[in-house]
Amino acid sequence: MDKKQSPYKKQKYFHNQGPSTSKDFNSERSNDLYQERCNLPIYSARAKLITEIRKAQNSIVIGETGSGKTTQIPQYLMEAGVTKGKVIACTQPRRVAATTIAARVAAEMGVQLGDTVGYTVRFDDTTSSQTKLKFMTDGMLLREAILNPLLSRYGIIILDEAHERTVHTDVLFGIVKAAQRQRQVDNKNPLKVVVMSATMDVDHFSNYFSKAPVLYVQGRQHPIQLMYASKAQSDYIYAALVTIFQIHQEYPANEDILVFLTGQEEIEGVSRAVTDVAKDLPSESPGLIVCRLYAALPQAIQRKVFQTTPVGQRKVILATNIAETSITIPGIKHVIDTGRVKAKSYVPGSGVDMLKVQWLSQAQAWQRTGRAGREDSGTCWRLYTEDTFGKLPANTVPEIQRANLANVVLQLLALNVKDVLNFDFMDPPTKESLEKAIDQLHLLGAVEENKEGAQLLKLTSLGREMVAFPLDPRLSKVILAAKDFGCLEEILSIVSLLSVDSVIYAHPNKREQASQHWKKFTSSDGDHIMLLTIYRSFKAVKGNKKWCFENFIHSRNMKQAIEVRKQLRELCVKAKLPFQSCGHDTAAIRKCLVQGMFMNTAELQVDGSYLSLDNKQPVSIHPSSCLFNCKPAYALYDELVQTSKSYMRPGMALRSCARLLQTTVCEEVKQLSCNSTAMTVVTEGSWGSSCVNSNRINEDVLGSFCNQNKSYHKLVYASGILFK
DNA sequence: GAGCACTGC
Repeated sequence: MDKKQSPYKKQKYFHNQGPSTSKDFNSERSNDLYQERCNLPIYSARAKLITEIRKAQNSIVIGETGSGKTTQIPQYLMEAGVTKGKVIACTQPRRVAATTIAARVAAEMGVQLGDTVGYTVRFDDTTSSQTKLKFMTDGMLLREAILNPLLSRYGIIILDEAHERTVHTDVLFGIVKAAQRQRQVDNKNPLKVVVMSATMDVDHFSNYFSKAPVLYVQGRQHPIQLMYASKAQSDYIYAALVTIFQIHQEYPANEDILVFLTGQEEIEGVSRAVTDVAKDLPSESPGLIVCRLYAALPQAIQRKVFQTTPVGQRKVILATNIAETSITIPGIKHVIDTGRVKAKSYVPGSGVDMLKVQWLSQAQAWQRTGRAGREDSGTCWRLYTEDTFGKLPANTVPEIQRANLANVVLQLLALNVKDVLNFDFMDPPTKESLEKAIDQLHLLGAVEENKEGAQLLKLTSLGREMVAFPLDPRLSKVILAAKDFGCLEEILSIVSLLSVDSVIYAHPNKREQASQHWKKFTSSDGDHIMLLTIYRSFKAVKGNKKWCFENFIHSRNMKQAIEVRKQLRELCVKAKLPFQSCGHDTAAIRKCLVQGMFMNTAELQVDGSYLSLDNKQPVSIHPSSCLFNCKPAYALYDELVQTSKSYMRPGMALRSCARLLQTTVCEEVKQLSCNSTAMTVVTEGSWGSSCVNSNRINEDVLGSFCNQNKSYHKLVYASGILFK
């Protein structure tokens, strides 16, 4: 491509970056480590930071990722004895960050990991009674708060990477503030809060934490050249391809390229295109090595991005936003930013999760840009105009404003927050989305009115039992219901598989072949039973990797499910639930699943389509479901995902089964002024299977509704969706 | 009739 035709405008800016922390620090001697610590730019600010944090109850620390703030500030505070022997907690949104930072800090301090310094993440806890500095995932601290809302063992809580605004961090904001206040009231030892962030939107954080002082940490600077498209690109994938080859022809071969794309299919497509075009390049041009990077990809293939490129060749990495924060690739000189991201949004009205390609935020664009200057100067190519960039939202909408909040509300109630609607959120979710969550918990029988005041809530005994499980409340309910159906072993397997990423996996061009293999697992009862069959087969071959490979079963996700199951099983032991197996009696399993998922059901219509039972919206069976070619009269699903249609995934066929209805409930139903055929059936008390068929009522669903709490509210809900 | 960004407990 001729340089004069280059569609880019140039700009230059400086990106704050600290030294690389990707070296193998375990092999370094502590002397060198000490020297390295002293060379960090943050070192000169050490005394000032300690003084300021000591003075203030809350502080905000602003500094780029890699400035050294995450590893150094916790150490400074500990060395200075700011907490007087109390534990310092430092939270991270991701497990890898918590574990690697803890290892780094332990090495710098010359202590054994798990001694003075340790980490706590799910499935892995290295802390001991000696631990004074604890790195942990934000979710773990939240779990701990449920057991002890005052977080009494901690003297300082550092909430790191706060700009990422995970649901956990956002809830913790309010929880630590409340703990701080309560400790003051009780005249207990004070709690200090340090919020660390890379954002420049400091006022928002500072105001929320009662005008907390803001401390800036200087990083090291690597210049990054910023290029904007001079005019809007109609096809960002084509634009990305052109840019890859423009760089390939104009820049030295040792400069690797990182391209941000939106998803698996796109990455596979671009990967093929780059390989094809590269074949037609002149023979003297350097070779191109294409690496793909997305979460579903087996780890062995993911690791290819870390292999050193042979001299005279160039590496092109095609990645999703996994490369924005989760995986740091050394040696990137060029970043190509398509400006797009695939993101989930939740519509509380319909309960549908939407997964769609959308524009990113400015903050996200800067995050991508920064990936070009981690070790040296670099270039970022934005495939959109400067004008477009200016119109993008400054920040990504916090996750708490686009997620289903049922679990958040359950946890808040467990934390003794009675007025959930007026909880002190930094950026409150909509009232509608909170009410939808409360409604769902009501239907599950997890919450009830609190007699202390209007709109105040409290957990029922069932709700309190549900809190113990690290699951969506619907799934916790299913586990607790299993004791009534004698199928806890089977339910644990199914729920574990439902709470990890899909365990069936195939490369897009091997799907035909894969679905042939998957046929042996399918069941006319649907995907939940299919999952159980997969679990049993996996156990029968003892998790053999070759078997997984041959059957297109994702062994990493499968292993994770096994770990989840182990954890859930331990929690069931604590809850004294009876471990029973129902063998091959799928009816017990189906009835049990309905106990928690009854609000996610759809009914077959005369024209062959499906309508959801709760708000009558059109839904379809997902093409990946083993029920795709079946037409069960009723279907139950875990979630609705909107792409070209609202799809139910995964699906389960419901059949009418033994009667669950109780006479007492019938009496209450009788009192409702619902004038319909179905109501007549109920009042006559005739629940034969012929009635069920003729009135198109499914006893699985109805029984569950009526077995819930017998409150009027619920019966109205039930009648609204079931009686026609 | 056709499809799954990324975390976390």
